Amino acid sequence: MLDPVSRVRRFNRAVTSAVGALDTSFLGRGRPLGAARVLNAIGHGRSDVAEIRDYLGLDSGLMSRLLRSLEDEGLIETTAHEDDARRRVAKLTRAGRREFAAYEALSNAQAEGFLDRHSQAEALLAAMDLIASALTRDRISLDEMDPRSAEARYCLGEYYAELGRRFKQGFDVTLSRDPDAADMRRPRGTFIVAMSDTLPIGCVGLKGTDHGYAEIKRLWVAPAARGLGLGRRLMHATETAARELGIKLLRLDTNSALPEAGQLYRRTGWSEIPRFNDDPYPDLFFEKRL
Amino acid sequence: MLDPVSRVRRFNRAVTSAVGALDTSFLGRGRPLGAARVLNAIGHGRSDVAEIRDYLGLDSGLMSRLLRSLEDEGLIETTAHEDDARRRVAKLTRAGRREFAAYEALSNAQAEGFLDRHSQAEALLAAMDLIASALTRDRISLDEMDPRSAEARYCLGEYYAELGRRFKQGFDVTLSRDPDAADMRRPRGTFIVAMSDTLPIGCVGLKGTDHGYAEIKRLWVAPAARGLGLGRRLMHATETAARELGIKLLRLDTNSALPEAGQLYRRTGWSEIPRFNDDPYPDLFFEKRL
DNA sequence: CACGATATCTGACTAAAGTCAGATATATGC
DNA sequence: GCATATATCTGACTTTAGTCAGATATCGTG
Repeated sequence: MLDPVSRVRRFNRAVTSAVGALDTSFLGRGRPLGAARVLNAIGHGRSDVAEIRDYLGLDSGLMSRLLRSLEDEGLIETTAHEDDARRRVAKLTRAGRREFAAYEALSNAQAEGFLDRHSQAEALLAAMDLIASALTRDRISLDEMDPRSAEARYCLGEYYAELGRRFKQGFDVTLSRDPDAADMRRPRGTFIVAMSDTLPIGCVGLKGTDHGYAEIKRLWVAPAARGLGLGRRLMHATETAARELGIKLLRLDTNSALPEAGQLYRRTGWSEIPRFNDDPYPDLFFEKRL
Repeated sequence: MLDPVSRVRRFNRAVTSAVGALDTSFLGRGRPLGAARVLNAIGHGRSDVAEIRDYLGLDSGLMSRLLRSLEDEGLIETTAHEDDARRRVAKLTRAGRREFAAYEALSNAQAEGFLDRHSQAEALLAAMDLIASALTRDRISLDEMDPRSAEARYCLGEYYAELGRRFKQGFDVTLSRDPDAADMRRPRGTFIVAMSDTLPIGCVGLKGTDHGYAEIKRLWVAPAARGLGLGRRLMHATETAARELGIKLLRLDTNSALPEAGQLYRRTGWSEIPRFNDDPYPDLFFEKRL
């Protein structure tokens, strides 16, 4: 009853019935689940028919019929793709937006109901994040983004908060050499966010300089996503981007209060070098030749 | 993207696709899911046809046909219930047990595969326990059990381990007044285990004495099940059992290093009294008149 | 502009799940 | 013993999901 496998299977059972309950509440809107799923995919911004079909794993014949039934209900309109008239693009009509909102309300109510009934919602959410990240590890995408985007700023906020907790003296970003956003955009550098579904769960910045090297900054992995090898993936993607940009030498600084970071750098071909800047926080410095 | 509801919904999506993958692997055995589910319910010890139907939420006509198809495959046998010939009882044949074992192997392999791919399996399991307990809170049953049963001994082991962590001086059960199992069995007392699915997640003992009162001992709630009001439910069930046994006065001892316990007792009608035993661990004593 | 590739649609099908109205056998209370 | 309730079964149905083989329109390339 207590071995790991039984615990996973208990979790599976619990979750299967919860998922089934949500499906049942969706059926309450008088539409088969297949059609509801397509409507929701469109509502969530997937407009390209091929993309929806791929996302939901549907046969093209079935997909076609589901679209037709939503069209007959007056919930969607389809038009030819503007660049390629073979492809179709679906979008919600006014009635479709209303219906989509009703599904959203059902989903939200289910989620809220679940949270409301628990006195330790934060612990529950952390557990959910952890499991969701683990289950979707193969679908984590690394996307280059503007360092000023909402996703990037969220990651940076979490990163600073974590440094504040882990550094004995705390962390005040205004005392650190905060990189200029322009230095972390192409062509000088880049900024990469790891996205799991719609949630940012990690980031890294490549900051161009005028000193013959670029710096890696702001490597962060959300607590819920640790143990998935994401730090390594982010570093690898940054090095690839640096090569594309013609960068030959990378440097970075870190702090010995973050031992897992130092370990990652040592294991992936970085060598320790003397201090190369006067930032007050780091006490360890590395470089890697590409 | 970061509000609690979105996080729950992200979890739902992640889990839905994982559950779907397990269903697909079940289909690999060449039997529709409905029949597979009935076979598995029987394999897991549900023999009464009405009980299976209720558990799986099936229509009686559909249930009957699914049973017939499993019978035609030679996997189950049905007989009349011995007390009521209207009811039927299903059990696995030898071939049925083999087939059930194959499904079990698929489930186990899926669970193992999931755990193997993660470097922090223990954190993942703790998160799964937490969520499973939260999702099944309405299905937590309180069962009177022998204090020597495997379930009870598991709970007690966890309870002692937790005291060891939380008491500054540690906890050695041999130094404490370990109640005799016979005192926690009817008619002198009882022992109640809270079961969530097949996992024991809490316990409490009612220990009969010859001093005109009974004692409540070993109240424990698994970390993953805290915040669900289970402590209160266990206490309530014990008081009910005590009344049935004709007990008029209850006492208990606890330690101020367990503040949530003291709080629970104060909030549920217990009053603090002077020390009434010489156990070295407790420093707080309560009683309640029934 | 011909040709093969691609995206979608249509028709014709099957399998699975679920519904519903009786039929049958047995149990329970008066 | 009889009326009523209960558990299961059977037959006749519908809906949903999914499959597959073309048909049709459009695209990209030489």
